[in-house]
Amino acid sequence: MINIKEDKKLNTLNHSCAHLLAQAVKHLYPQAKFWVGPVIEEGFYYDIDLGDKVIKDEDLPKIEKEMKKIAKDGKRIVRHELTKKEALEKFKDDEYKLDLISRMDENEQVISCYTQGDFTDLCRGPHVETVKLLKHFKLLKFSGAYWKNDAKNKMLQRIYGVCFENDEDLQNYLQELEERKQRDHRKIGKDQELFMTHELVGSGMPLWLPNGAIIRKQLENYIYEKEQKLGYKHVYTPCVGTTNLYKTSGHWDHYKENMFPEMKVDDEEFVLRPMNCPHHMLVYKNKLHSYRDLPVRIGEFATDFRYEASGAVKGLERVRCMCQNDAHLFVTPEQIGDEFKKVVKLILDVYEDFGLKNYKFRLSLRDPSDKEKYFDDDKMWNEAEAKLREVLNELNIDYFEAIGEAAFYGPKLDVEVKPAVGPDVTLSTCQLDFLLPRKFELTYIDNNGQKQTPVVLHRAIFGTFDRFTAFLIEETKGAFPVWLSPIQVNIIPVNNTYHLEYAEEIFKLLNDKNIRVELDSREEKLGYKMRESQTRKIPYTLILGDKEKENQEISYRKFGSNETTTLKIADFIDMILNKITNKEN
RNA sequence: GCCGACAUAGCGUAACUGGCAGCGCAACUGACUUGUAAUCAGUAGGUUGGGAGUUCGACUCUCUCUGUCGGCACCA
Repeated sequence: MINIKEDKKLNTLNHSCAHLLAQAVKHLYPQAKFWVGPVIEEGFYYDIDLGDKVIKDEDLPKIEKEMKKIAKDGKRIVRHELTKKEALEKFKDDEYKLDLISRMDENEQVISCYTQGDFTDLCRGPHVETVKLLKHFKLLKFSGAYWKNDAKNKMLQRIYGVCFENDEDLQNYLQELEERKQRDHRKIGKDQELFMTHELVGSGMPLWLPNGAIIRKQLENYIYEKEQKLGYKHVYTPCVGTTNLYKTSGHWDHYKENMFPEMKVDDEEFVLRPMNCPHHMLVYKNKLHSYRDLPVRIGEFATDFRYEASGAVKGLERVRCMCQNDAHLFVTPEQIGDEFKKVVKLILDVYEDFGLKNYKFRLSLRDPSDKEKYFDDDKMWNEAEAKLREVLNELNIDYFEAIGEAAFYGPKLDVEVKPAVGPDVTLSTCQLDFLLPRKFELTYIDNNGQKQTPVVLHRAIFGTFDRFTAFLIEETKGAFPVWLSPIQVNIIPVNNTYHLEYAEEIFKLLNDKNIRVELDSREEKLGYKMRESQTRKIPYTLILGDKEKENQEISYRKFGSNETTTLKIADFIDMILNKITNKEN
């Protein structure tokens, strides 16, 4: 999908279209005051204060119509430069523009505004020459948006739109938006019976159906095996903890409002756990550790509950009940680098297996001025952050830094993956933590017989199975690689009377090899069953008739292909088992 | 949580300004016995998301709750 913000020509065009939108809105709603109207990847928007008026569905066509009318008049777009004093005077009745102008520095930037007909807006430009060029646009959606992105501020009306040079480009773009909906994991999840929700269970509480459960189980087995080889020990711990557990960890102060409220049982207070660190700290503490034991690696596929804002809940992507592919690595300070490297290598290894190529590493650092979120220990933070940089440099990994994105207990490395469509998603994370081991008074005995405090790495490769599955569904459009596919092989006998017995034989052979196979013995036409097999995106569809039966062969059609291949049954089994092992398509 | 919209059979949808809830797919029954993307005919399936209200009469109007969608804010 084209990035409009990055395309110089389209950027200017869309920016001018935002002004056209503002002008039209001003015509229809004279009370309108304008905040900002930037170009974004998908087009443009304008944030507008309409007083008591809120935009409704029926308003967009009216505004569009007015925009067309203005564009047809074909006024030129004229630039004026002015001093800060002049600007403050010109916009003296507009608190939004005054806010913008007052923060401008004349010495650093030229203050300019653009006029088209009866409308003038403060803007640094550039713009197209005349509104006449703004022909092929569409207003896409609208919503409320907080002024200056702050929920404490007034909510303005935001209108989104997009503009192109010709109608064909616009139609193609709208078509692409339509196709995006087709790969939405919520739609595919419903079509393929991967997961469901029910209002009686609650918002953000997905139920994994048999097909989805198979995919998840494969992911679990896959990562479990990887972690086993790296010396991780998996545990099972409860989904609840006492509030005291989270008071000890410090989470209570930081995230209380994002947790499900406490339950009183007898004289104790419990909460559904929002993360597993405290439980794992206690697992570590269960016995005395020698420096020789470290690193201790405790893993768990752990279900957590977070009270996500109702407006944030989305399919499997943003849920209130999730399962983390979690682990805590307890190391000596000297081991941080090596252990961190192993995690990064594991991430790269897994991404390779899933064919992920478009991702970037983000080093999430604290904001030193935010004393409320981050505990106050400059030395510790500086050391931790320096350590992560060092490791990344040693591994020769490209990364960018993000201030204020660290966890309250330490800096972290996040991996942002660029999906086929839509904004980047954070999948993997590895976090360095000097704080929780102290809070839980964790120790190990060093080679001098002295008690020392270990350092903890928190890490999740898949992040949560929920979000990762949502991501996979959208990447594959529901056509999963064989090893993940809920049904791997679908058998269609040409004729139930003559071929069913042979089909059952083949079914048994495959089933015995743990291949997920179905036999479609319904009294339907071959074409009908083939169509369904294809729409279900089953990787291999076998057709068994006279020819196959005679030669002890199978004929298969691969999903997405029109070709039929005929093979000896043993060769087919070898091939598919190979693909499953090698995670090939 | 905030702004706006939406909720009709398992799924996808229709029903004008308030006046008999319809269609397609799927399901079920029967016929057809079939070689690679939909065989034909029939049957059944609905407190129109829950609750309250207005009205002679509510899928339709009002209020409220729940859920969903598009954004905003949030995301340990």
